[in-house]
Amino acid sequence: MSGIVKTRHLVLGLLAQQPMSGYDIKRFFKSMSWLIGSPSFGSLYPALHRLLDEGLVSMEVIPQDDRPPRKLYSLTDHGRAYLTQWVSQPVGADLSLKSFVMRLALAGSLSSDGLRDYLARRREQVVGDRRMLVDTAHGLVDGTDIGEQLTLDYALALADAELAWLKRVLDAVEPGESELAAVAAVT
Amino acid sequence: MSGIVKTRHLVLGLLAQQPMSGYDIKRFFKSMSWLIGSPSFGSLYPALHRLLDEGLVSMEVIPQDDRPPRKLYSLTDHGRAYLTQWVSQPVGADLSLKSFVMRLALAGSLSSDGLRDYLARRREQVVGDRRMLVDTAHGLVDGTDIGEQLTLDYALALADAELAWLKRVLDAVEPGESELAAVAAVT
DNA sequence: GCATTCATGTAAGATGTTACATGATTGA
DNA sequence: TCAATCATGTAACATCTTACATGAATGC
Repeated sequence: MSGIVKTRHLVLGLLAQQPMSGYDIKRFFKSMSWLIGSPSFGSLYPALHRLLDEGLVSMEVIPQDDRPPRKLYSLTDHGRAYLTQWVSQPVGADLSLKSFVMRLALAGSLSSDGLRDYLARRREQVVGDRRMLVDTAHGLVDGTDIGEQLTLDYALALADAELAWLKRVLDAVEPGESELAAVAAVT
Repeated sequence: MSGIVKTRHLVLGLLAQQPMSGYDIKRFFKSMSWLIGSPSFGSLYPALHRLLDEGLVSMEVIPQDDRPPRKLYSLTDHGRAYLTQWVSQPVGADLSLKSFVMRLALAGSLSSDGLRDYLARRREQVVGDRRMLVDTAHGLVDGTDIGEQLTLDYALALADAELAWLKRVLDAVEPGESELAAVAAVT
């Protein structure tokens, strides 16, 4: 009832950055679909309707000449309060890649300490599970299934890449309250 | 109705390698939970019951002295046929990391060509979405949200790592019908 | 001419989580 | 003594997918 990220929270996080339509939100998810998958319209639109009912977002219809009218959703004050309160509360123990990324996208609503804790927790998780993977790999005999081998190998490769990334970002964030701008080596 | 991997298929894939209990299956998922998440017992046990009803698996109760008795599930001939038929049919267009890994674990039931196609398709997906990520990153102005920056950076890092892995494995698989054993550099 | 993009939505059905229950054993 | 591991399960509830519907514009 605390750490698990549902779609609604990420939707709120996106709207916290700028007003968007359901279609815009879907586009964002699509760009991330290979990583975390993308919810269908059949779950996205009802989710927005519910957020409207709960007063966490407001909606404005924008007519367009060529195209169908858009429904632009914005975060209300209530929604903003809800989001900051939610994002600042502790994260559950098990943190899958998907929930990690979804909450990472909400880092803007997080304190410097909060972000550092969050990344450190994810690192612990990956380090622990990486160890388990290596143990499993050592236990493998010759005749082991090719699928199992490939999966282990893939998981190890991604784990290493993620640990390298976490180290890089944590090093950039660690030095006191200094700028996070060092991360901006995105391009 | 074709490419999407549901839990049941991966369960069948695990049982294809060796008979397991529900608890064993959960243990496997747990070891992969940071990557693809893990289903709860509340969905795992009912799934096994349903597979039993459908005749795709058989069950044997193994009493134990210390611990509660285990229910060992094995793939039936019917189940094996179902699995090979399912795994050999074409993969849908959108392939998230989770569904990719789940199907990768089933590579043992796949032909050499099938595996190559599968990896190549995933590569296309990642290449395409990586390009989208770079485009998005270029469009970012200075004041962009830290969450968005971090997420993009993270996604790029993982995409690169995955592409490197795919290249390595595809190079090992490509040379005609030669051995896949080259992948066994797992340890 | 046909598929795709834009843009929204509903309803049925599948699937999932959460929270409970049981109960012995082992390690801190 | 308390928490965790082993090992199974059910019931209520939440959520998500699939498949449908609408309809105009743009690119091949």
